[in-house]
Amino acid sequence: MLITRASEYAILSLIVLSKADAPMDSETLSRELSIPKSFLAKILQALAKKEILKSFKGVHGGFSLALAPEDISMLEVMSAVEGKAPAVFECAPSREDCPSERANICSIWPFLNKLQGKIDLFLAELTLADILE
Amino acid sequence: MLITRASEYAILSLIVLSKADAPMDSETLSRELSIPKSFLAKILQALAKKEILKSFKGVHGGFSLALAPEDISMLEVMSAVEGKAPAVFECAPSREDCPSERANICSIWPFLNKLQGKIDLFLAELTLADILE
DNA sequence: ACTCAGGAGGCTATTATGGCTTTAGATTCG
DNA sequence: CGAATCTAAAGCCATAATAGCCTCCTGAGT
Repeated sequence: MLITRASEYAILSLIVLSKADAPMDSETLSRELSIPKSFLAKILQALAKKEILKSFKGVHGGFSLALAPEDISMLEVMSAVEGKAPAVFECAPSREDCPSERANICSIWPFLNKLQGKIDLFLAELTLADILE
Repeated sequence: MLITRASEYAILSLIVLSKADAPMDSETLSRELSIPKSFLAKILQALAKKEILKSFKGVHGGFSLALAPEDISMLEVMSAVEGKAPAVFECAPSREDCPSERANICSIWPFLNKLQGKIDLFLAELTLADILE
């Protein structure tokens, strides 16, 4: 899978968190957004691990943005949540690495690479700030 | 789901078909691209149904592009293959239609709408020709 | 010490992916 | 013209990945 529901939830959460002035806990976010609590918790943890969110334990704990909205790109968010970049193609990162079993794909690798590049650029330049403005 | 493997296979197929001068059957495409035959067949059928591909039955049958590459946008391809637009969000198309169960999401609907619009525009302007050039 | 909220793991349900078979339309050949 | 063959079309079934649920553990605040 390429772009999953987890990405959707991550972006929704980031929008809400960007408007909060104190950390919000995952249960509150879950209620606000009607997102399954335990699934959301994992997503928030992934974002915290990549330092897109800060996490706080304890009574008034929760999550808050670790970066300014203009420094949070959709590409980073998706990569963090999905554990890898939101690749459109599972082709190798370089033409040389193209696995032999898919040798015929290699011949069209330049086109895939071009498309992937366009998508990556778009997502990298699209920040949380662009959505909020 | 948002963007699936089916989209990947669809785009791969379109690239190959754009270089063919005669219809290619799904089995050949499947072999060329190392894509599961039956799954690919369904994808090609979906593209044919949306008139992105032309299909031909019989001995020298197969699929070929129904449109010029510059008239095939990634948005159309993804919509055709996934049965719906590659929405990042499952939010309602208009703020008024926002289902009550997700009432709290409605308050951030403008932001989602903005993001969705940006993504749609990007995908609508990205054509097969852009990849091939 | 107690409570609250994040971190981490396992388990189930749902959905996407892939396999297989049958039907229908088109072409070729006898 | 009719039979055989080829390939798309369409369905059902199996498997794999994702989405979602639950429990226990850890660290911070009171």
